[in-house]
Amino acid sequence: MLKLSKKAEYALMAAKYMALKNHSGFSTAKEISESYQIPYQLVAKVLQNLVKSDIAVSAKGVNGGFSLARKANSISLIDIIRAVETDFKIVDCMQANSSSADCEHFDCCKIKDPLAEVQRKIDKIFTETTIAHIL
Amino acid sequence: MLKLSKKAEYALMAAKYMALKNHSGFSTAKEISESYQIPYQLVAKVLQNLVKSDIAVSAKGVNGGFSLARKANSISLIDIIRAVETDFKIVDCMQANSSSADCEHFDCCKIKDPLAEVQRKIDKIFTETTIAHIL
DNA sequence: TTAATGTCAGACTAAATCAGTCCTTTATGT
DNA sequence: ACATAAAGGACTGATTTAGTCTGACATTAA
Repeated sequence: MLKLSKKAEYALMAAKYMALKNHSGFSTAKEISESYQIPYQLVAKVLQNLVKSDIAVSAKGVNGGFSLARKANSISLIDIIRAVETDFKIVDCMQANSSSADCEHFDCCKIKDPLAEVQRKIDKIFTETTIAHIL
Repeated sequence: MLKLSKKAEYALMAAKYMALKNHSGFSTAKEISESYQIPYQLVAKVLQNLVKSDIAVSAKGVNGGFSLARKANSISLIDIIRAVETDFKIVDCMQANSSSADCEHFDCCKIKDPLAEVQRKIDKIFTETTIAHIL
């Protein structure tokens, strides 16, 4: 279906929220969850993913929260999506951890190479679009 | 995960198969299934979808089978994908049958418009790539 | 006219994935 | 000490996907 997961969607929204209040300290997961009507636990998890990927930084305790680690225009959509989704490939045999030999259709289908080109173009779109574009 | 379904993958493979033997009559579902090691019933269903969308034509009975309805270079990947998948949108609120009002985040998220631009670019890629490109 | 071939189509099942919740732990400022 | 907030693992229910089963119906060759 070629659809982004809710996690990716929420991650983009959270990133947008943080970008908008970038200079006024931390945003808490609760704050984002309430502002955008996203389930708290889910946005919290997504924010943790962003931290792990060095897209956001976090601070625990009172007055803690999350904040973007970089400027909005240096964070691409693909950074965000890769932080929360396990893979980002239109067909399985293009996964990083699968060699050509893994694909049971390898000899016959030969659909891989042309689709790799399509994949490359899609990646390009998500790489060139940054958080700044969605503000 | 932004992945194409198996149905879409099989549809592309089937279309490729038919394109390759375009001038030598019909290809049966069985023939394609065996050549490409795809479950027979599944490829049969996919071929039916292609017929419904006027991408392929079928003939019943002995010596029957399937054949592309048009030239390979006039069939785009998006034609094929739309024939077998129910939707082709990266986020739900961009579905054809959902108005802005349907999206519960409408007032706050405002992520829709920039993503619509991304969607448009993706559609363009799949529209411009034809079966002829994957031969 | 009948047997073989092949499409058409819907109902169904099993497995995988996704969205969301719950609960406990760890860290921090007051 | 206590309130606050992130970190993170385990779990559940719903949805989607892949694939199967079954039974029609249509066409053609013999």
